[in-house]
Amino acid sequence: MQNQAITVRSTGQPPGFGAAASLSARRPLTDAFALTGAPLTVAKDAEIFGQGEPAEYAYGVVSGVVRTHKTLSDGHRQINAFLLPGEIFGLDAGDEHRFTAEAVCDSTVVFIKRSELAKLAEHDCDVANGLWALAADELRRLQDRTLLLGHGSAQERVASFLLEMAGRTTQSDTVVLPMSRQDIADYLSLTIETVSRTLTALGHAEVIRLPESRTVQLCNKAALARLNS
Amino acid sequence: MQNQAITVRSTGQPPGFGAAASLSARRPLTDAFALTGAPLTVAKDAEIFGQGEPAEYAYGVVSGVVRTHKTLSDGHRQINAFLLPGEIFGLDAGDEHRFTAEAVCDSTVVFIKRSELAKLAEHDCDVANGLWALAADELRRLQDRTLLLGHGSAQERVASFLLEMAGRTTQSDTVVLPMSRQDIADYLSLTIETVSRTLTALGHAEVIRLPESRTVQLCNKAALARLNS
DNA sequence: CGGGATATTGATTGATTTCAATGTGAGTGG
DNA sequence: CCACTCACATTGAAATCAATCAATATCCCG
Repeated sequence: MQNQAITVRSTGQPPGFGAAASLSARRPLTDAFALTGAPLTVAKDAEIFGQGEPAEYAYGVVSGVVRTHKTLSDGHRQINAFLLPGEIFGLDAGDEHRFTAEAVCDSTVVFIKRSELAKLAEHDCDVANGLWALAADELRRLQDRTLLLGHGSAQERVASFLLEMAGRTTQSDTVVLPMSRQDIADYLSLTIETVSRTLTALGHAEVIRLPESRTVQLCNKAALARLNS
Repeated sequence: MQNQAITVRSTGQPPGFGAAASLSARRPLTDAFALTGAPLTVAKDAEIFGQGEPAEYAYGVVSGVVRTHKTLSDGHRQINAFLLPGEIFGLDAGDEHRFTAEAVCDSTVVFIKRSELAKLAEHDCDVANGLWALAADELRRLQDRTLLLGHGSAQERVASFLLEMAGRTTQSDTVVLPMSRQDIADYLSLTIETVSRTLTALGHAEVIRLPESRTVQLCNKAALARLNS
């Protein structure tokens, strides 16, 4: 568990010019994180960094799951992303973190000083290109998310979420969701009630099964995908 | 009009480590675009590149306004961004463009081969860091947009849009919108009717005035800003 | 002075939120 | 081991906001 290598996962295409080039471009980041000391253990719901704090470190998930979120002035909470093992967070930031990061469940993370990474990037083009590639990946993810939150019924959002989680966590058709309904709701910009209702509706339609509230069996991925369109 | 310098505008903080460093980091991109030949003239509503086409070039707006959008399978259109003079587009892409780019009004753009930019970035850290900074800016813009489209009433969306456009185009309180109501609607994920109704409602509330349908006077920016929260 | 695109306004419908109550499951202490 | 409790989740009824359907108005241009 400890000191497991951080592998940067790409959700899509590299920002430019061919996958091979970009994959190798990301390696130096992996190496940078490997230089880190002992992983940090974070208890469920504990904060890793807070919105507005000076952004000193970037992090990589080793085990567990991390969520980044913003809390709006009206009390609403918007979750920006769920980070799984191998994924990096805290890199998008100015001088201050724009999000709060918390552990969804007991987790371990590694970290690296952002100033060191920046210094590296000044002289090492591979690192700089890796950072670009990472930002571009995130950009694409967010563009898709924008579509989903813009035009996207509750069903489409939930279906998309299930497929996303399935694609990221398992090869089988059974997903164990590490996060609460509230987390899902805040990620999809829905209410907890709507998420719950939608899941039961999908169960009714025999598209999914819910053996336990956090265990989802995708019986009909094709139908789920069709809900996205 | 022709060969006007492309200045990369930052909407927010640089991706890391201080504004000064990043501003200078972006200069090489400016230079790269300056190497370009004669600007391309694009008529209103003409396509600059299409979703799915090989992404050979990146572009900078010299004059006019450009919109990038996706058309969904259900016929809906989602506008991703409006690009004003000095801004760059077409850089976020894999091998294929993820969006269609069109001129909102008669415009001129300059362009540069992406492969050349990539080659430059391989050896010139300043260019690579500039590309990172650009992606990070875009990332922040999109994160804010995600919030808006997630939780955000029609009023909040329209108010936010007016403030955004005002901030980008004018020093005064009068904004001349270059795009149609349909464009605004597709940008904010609303219907044209809702945009229209919301504008008239804001007029009623004496927060804005509408001398002409595309000319908006922001009488009460504070109230508009409060609608965002 | 048409004529077509663009924009506004009105009436109705529908999906999601909100408010409210009930159900379920895991952990604790008697 | 069972009852209790608290957090989490589901279900129901009503309210709300934006979408839809439909008509009218305005502007620009030939």
